[in-house]
Amino acid sequence: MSSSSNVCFNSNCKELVERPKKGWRRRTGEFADLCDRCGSAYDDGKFCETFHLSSSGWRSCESCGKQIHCGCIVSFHTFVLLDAGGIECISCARKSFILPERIKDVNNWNPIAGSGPVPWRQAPSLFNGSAIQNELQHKPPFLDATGSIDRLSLGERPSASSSDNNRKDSCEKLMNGNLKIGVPGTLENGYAGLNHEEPPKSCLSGPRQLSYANNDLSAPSFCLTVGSACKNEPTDYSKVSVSVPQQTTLSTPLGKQLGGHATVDSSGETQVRNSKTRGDGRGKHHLLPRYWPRITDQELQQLSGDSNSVITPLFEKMLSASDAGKIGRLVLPKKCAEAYFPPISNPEGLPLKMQDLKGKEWMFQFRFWPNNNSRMYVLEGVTPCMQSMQLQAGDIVTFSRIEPEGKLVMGCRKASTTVTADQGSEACSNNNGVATNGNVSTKSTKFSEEVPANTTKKGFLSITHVAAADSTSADDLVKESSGNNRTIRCKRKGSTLGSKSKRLRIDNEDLVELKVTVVQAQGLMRPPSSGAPTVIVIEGCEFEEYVQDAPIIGRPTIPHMDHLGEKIQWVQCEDCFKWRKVPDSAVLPSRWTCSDNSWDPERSACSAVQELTADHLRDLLPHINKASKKMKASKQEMDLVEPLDGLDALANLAILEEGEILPASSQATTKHPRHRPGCTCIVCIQPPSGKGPKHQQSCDCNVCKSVKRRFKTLMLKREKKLSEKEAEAACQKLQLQLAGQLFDSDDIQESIDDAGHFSPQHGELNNEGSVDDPNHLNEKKSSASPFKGEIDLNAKPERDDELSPGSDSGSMMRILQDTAEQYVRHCGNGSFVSNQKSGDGTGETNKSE
DNA sequence: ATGTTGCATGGTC
DNA sequence: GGACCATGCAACA
Repeated sequence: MSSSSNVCFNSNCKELVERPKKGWRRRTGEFADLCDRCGSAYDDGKFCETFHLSSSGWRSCESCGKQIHCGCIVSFHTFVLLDAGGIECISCARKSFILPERIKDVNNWNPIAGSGPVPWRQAPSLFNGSAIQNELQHKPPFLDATGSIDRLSLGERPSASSSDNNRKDSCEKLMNGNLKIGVPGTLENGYAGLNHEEPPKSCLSGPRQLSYANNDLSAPSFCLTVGSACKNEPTDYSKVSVSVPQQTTLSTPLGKQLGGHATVDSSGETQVRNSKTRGDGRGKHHLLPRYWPRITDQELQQLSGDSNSVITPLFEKMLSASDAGKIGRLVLPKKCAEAYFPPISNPEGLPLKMQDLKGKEWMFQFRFWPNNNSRMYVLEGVTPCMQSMQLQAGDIVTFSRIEPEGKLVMGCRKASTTVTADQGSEACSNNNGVATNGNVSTKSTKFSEEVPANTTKKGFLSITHVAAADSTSADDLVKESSGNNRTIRCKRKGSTLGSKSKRLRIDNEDLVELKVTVVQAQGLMRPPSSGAPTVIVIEGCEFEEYVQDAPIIGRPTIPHMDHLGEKIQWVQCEDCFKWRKVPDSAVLPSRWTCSDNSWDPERSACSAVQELTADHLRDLLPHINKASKKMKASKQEMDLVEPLDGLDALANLAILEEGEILPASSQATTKHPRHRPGCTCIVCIQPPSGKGPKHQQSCDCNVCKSVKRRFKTLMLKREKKLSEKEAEAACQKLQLQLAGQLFDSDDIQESIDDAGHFSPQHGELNNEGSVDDPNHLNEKKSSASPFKGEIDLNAKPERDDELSPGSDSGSMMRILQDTAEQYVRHCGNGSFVSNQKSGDGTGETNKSE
């Protein structure tokens, strides 16, 4: 019945077959009939290698590197999906699976979380329906510990011999390893948890029957079931399995989240569960990954003690500030509450009697509030418990259930303060002594800033559903995980603690560090020989744009022109700090010393006298210092960034007004040390001192375009910031007031002309200082209109409405004026930046020229 | 004045 | 754009 025809099922073969060999299991449940050759290839595990080598879908085993055709039904049983991504061939998976050491490996294996390379698949009966099978072919193999695996379900070849035994052995080991986890259950109807009225039908029965299930290709996971309390074996399997036509795994509520399209079948357990159907959509609970339980085997052992209890991890939640606060309300994830907690129709909910592992009992009130046409579930009265367990924001509470007692167990996992972002899973292991997964550690990392240091603690509370003395059925265990996903998620969640709406917020310090890093990196960049970069100011930092060739990373040098008119570079020895002259074409390593000066043997030692005179140095060094000073300024006061970037742009504007592109010269490059003679960037093209033709407002040269474009960006950014700070109104008001004080931009031009060359670095001026300058104010008052300038920087089509002459544009012109004036006072002064940092705003010191 | 309760709000996914 | 949920907050005890 495998194949109605006598043609080899291999589409690449189509050879007539008299005695077909059984190949892989088709979606119909039948086997592919293969000719001898194809059948042999299949038996040898070389079918895909033989016929599909050019097809897509090949991946490498993360462990052994073996190539596996993952995108093919033929090979689909030969690999497993790893939680951390990637795949592992079945051989490696078997090796890594079940070994206690591996299981306890914090980083790689969390039996519950399913982070391990365990293949998993539907229960045998799952294949009773073709619809399911259709799905199965896309799933990784199922590993069943019972040994009575439906080979077909596994896609195993009929001839396979040892694999089953191996699995059986593995599962036996697993079982002996005290891993007793409940059966993932009910997930489909949404009420996987406390269904005390229902018999434990969800349990997979059979002696020591384990099933590993994974329902998502992207996030494999598995569930372990101990059948001690279950009596409906295949039947239950069937029920469970069939209930999810499109997913191999049905069991776990999490499974659905993992991407399952599971639809609940009316049969079996699902049906039973549905008898308790709630009208609030319990049938659709796709638990978010952050709620997936991450209980380790040690935790499980601790929970189950010496008994043979089955632990069914349900979900976990990181405590928010509200949860851990004095209010005593623990907000429960809606889906979790509806899935695992008893159904409640009354907002007053139900009482939950809680007791810890030592027998101490607590009473919670499980209830909900109407919220946006939905419900918000909470556990009330948790404060005493929280305090007892010393839980605080950032800690994780895990809800599990112990069978057959039917207790709900609330464990806790303290956030570790010893974790760093790089330490991830290691910290996790510290937490519990068992590997959790990276995500937890990530959380810990985040929390380390907000949560006081705590030693790793762990506690458990068991919760008994008072109103349901029956206890829940020994059903569902669900274990899911997706490492990466989880990690990211937790990071986000971590940032939510303590304050509202701060998720994803990057700490200011981090921003600074990032900036500095970029600046530092920028300092190492040198223009490629083929072209010069343009300079863009972002957030107060200069960035060089390399349009053509990539910049060269190397030691910063100062391009210059020697007395012979040849291009050279000045580079400072890292040891003696003496400056040495090297050829312009020299590309220096980031660390360069005199000994590396192969171009000038006489000065190839630190003992050699420096060729540069003090005067020369004075000309060169200030520009270098600016970078480091700017970095320090950024660190010290991020708030300066905002005005700075605007001023930078204005500086560019000033340059723009200064003159047309000028021939490159050594002088130009000295204004921007990282640039070479000939550089045509907006910095280097500026004239040294107000010389050169002036740009008209209508000028459309590249420089003007660039400046306008940048200024537009600046304005947009500035506008956004202003609005965010809710100071826009005030600013506009101020601008209006000052508009009348603005002086003619011709004055600016005049000032710039007097000022001489203008470097973008000077854009770091603090305009406030200018405002404070009495002289400056006087000058401003002399102006009549802010729009007499040569270039209307506010001519932004998309913002014409916002930046009318009377509003922000006037402000920007004022800033321009301030900047220009500041520069007039400080032009040629290498300490300009430091003046800015000082914040005195006067900017009147250190006039050296 | 303080704590509790129930709901509303708004950020995030 | 809807759902979720962390938090705020007013009403109440």
